[in-house]
Amino acid sequence: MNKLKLVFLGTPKIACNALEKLNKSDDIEICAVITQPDKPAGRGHKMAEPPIKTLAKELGLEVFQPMSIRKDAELLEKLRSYEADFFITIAFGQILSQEVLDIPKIGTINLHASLLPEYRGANPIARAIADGKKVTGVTTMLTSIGVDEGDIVLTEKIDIPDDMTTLDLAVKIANIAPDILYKSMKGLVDKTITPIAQDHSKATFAPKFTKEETFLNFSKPARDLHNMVRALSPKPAASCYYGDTLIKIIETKAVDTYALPTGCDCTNLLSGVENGAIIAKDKNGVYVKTADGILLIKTLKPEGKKEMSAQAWVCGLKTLGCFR
RNA sequence: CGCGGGAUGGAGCAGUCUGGUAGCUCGUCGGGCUCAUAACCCGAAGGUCAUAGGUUCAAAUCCUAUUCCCGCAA
Repeated sequence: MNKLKLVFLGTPKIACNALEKLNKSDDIEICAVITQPDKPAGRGHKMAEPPIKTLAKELGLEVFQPMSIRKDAELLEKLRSYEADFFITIAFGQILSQEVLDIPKIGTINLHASLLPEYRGANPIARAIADGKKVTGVTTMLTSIGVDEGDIVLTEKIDIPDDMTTLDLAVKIANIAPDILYKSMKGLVDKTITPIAQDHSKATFAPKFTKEETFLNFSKPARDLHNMVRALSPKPAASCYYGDTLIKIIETKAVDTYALPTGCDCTNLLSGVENGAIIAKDKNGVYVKTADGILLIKTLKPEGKKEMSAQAWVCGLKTLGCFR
């Protein structure tokens, strides 16, 4: 059979695995890669290129970086000339116009990191973890004008263990991505898959985190705090203050009182102590009182310092204080 | 030249403003106590204070330059 011709649109690291694997596939030809323009980034405002661009150059693929794909008439003409079967988008970062969607012969497939119609939007992975979900997944859909509103082609569920972080989940999704995209394309070509409309009444949205959300509020239950920490791990990481020092909390665990180090009198420790106070420490880290239950902080990162175990950090303290 | 923080025995910190004996919590090693221990007691080892210059009778500390690490903002 003829090779499937496709144009790949994506930007961040999570899309790289899909590009690499699809490129290796014998019956697929990637005509071009579209990604965001280089931007000044990082300390010192050095120019940085999107991870997809770096990979595409290594693979010897043609790369385009339009400021806006909708307004770049020259690029649109170029895209038409490929006569591609599919456009594939993964976290591209620009919204496509109908004019763009009309170009591929069969359609545009978007990979979204949730079980649509749940968690539409820019931040599905971290939101699922922040909400303490036990299951999420990936969805491929036929892109339409509304953001993440297209008809569903395939879905795959992913279990979220209690200690999974956003990074872990992203890696898992990146690993699934090439396979589900390939199956979706094949199914559409063979007509063995009929896309199904989403139940729009059940849609939920996953916006990016606001600055306030990244600060831990110890007046919440330990479970919620743990979910936020792993949702924000490893970047930007959950923040809080210890005295005047900003501290990033990297790794935690919600524990019960019986898990406290031996020798701790829980009743005395917990009465008359404010939320956020360090009530105990051992080799696992520091134990912090919350509104409901105890949060064990295992790894953290003070302002200006490297990531370290909470056990190491507590060595430098004169007395056990309180997080805010 | 975007803004800011940091570098001190193996780990985490104090000391720097106001120059004058290298300090704290832990770890490691040795000894003791104990039925026993991650607990407790006693003791020891381990640092050219990031690098290079300068000022000074004297620099971790003051001045200048350099390197490496990190956060924010985009």
